[in-house]
Amino acid sequence: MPELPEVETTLRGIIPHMLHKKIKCFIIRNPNLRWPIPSEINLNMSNQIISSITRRGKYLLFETRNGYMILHLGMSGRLHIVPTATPPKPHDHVDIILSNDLCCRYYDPRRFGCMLWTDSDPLQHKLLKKLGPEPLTEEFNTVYIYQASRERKVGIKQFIMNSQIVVGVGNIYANEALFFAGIHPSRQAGRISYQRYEKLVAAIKQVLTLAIADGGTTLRDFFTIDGQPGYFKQSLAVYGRAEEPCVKCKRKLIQKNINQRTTVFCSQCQR
DNA sequence: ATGCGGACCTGTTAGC
DNA sequence: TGCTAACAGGTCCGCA
Repeated sequence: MPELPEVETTLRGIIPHMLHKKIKCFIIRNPNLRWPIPSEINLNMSNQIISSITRRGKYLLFETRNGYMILHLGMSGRLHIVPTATPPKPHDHVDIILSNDLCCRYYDPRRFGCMLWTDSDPLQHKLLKKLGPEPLTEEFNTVYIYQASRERKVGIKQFIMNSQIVVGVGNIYANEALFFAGIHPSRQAGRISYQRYEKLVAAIKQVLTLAIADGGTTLRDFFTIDGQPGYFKQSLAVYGRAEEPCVKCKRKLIQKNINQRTTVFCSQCQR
């Protein structure tokens, strides 16, 4: 499942096929995603041109004259562009049929994703309204996160994975960024100095930028829009490397479940 | 307001 | 080899 780089890679992959194209209709084989897919999507977006496709955090926003579809890939969601006649496979829950004989096919075995409809500004939608800044903008900077972290007792890993603080930092890249910043994942967010947040902000931006450039991480089942795997996995320093030597100090990396998420770190390099 | 744990699902992998 | 349990990239929600 996609973290921000995978969602960004998906966005870039679908734009050439979908932007300014007309939607014929939706074929919904299974509406039971995280929330039921509302019938308004089909009613309002069929026969409409997609006038923009953008990303906010891990949400993809499809604009038509009548309103917006809000799409989240959850843990296991993927979009593929295929010829309309392609027979669906299991877990191919939705087809967005385009007028160019292609369709955008939504596949999601775990069905943690969602597909929603709004007729007004999607950024004001309940799910998007409280999102923090985009990590790759100037808005996400040391002053901001340092101030936001004061008095906060949660561990830093949970803190940077909180989308109200900053969007797009999922489990893999949280592990990676903390390693490069030399910060222990359990350290209380409110007890980290400004100087160390400088390093962390730079690490988050760098890790995400490199991952996007490499087309996202391939773990079990992420593929880019054309079915090609991403190439970032080979660059991971800690995630998936438990018991292997730290790339800096050669000590064995430690894996621990923190806040119900797999956490890998170096007890020597991260304090 | 903050923090925590449970919930939503199925496929893959690890362990016996 | 086969069965079962643990685990997986997310994040919302209700409760303390």
